[in-house]
Amino acid sequence: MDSQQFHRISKALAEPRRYELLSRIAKCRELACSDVRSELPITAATLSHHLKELVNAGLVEMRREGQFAHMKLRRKVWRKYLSQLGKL
Amino acid sequence: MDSQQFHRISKALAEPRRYELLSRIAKCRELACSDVRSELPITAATLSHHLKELVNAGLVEMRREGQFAHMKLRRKVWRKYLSQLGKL
DNA sequence: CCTCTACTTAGATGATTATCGAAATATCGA
DNA sequence: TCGATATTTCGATAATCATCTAAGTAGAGG
Repeated sequence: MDSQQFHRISKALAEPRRYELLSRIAKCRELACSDVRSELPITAATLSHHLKELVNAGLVEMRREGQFAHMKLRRKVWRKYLSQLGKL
Repeated sequence: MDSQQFHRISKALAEPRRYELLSRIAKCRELACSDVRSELPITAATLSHHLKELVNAGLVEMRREGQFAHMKLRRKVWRKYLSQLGKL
């Protein structure tokens, strides 16, 4: 993992709402945006913004199915991040 | 570790310079501010600011010895943070 | 005391960013 | 095609924050 991705991930985790989002994604195999919106008080625009950050960081991948966007944690990347942090 | 401390630590890590600082602290048993300043292009004020964040997060402890401030990683806290992250 | 060095605090500034409402885009079902 | 639902993009706003300079505090050594 290069240092740019490492820092992007760190930034992505630093926002509590974004971390909460990631945490929900991690708990399922896949999660749809609309499900998140029905469970959290967040506008679609804000959710979309945070999601983009997670995807840009390489932590999450998206799959479009019809109207829906399904989000999924990239566990391999997550493990790499943890292992990098562990080297501190 | 409560969620407030968890988020403070995440925020502290999200700044590349602060992470670099933490990384240098981690590599020694103890590190003095003045040593950091002689190795990095950073003003005393900025260093002091970042250091405060690390201390507030509970990641670093300081010991004053005469004019010098020595910084030290709190490894127990660090391990707890890693273990919390690992639960994602 | 005085001054030098180490660090902190205050205040200002500029950059980043979280958030929203509104408009745009896309897909689905009638 | 029309309308409803899902998500994204745009533009604006407000909050956060990294950074600096300058001024403040404190210890060490003359």
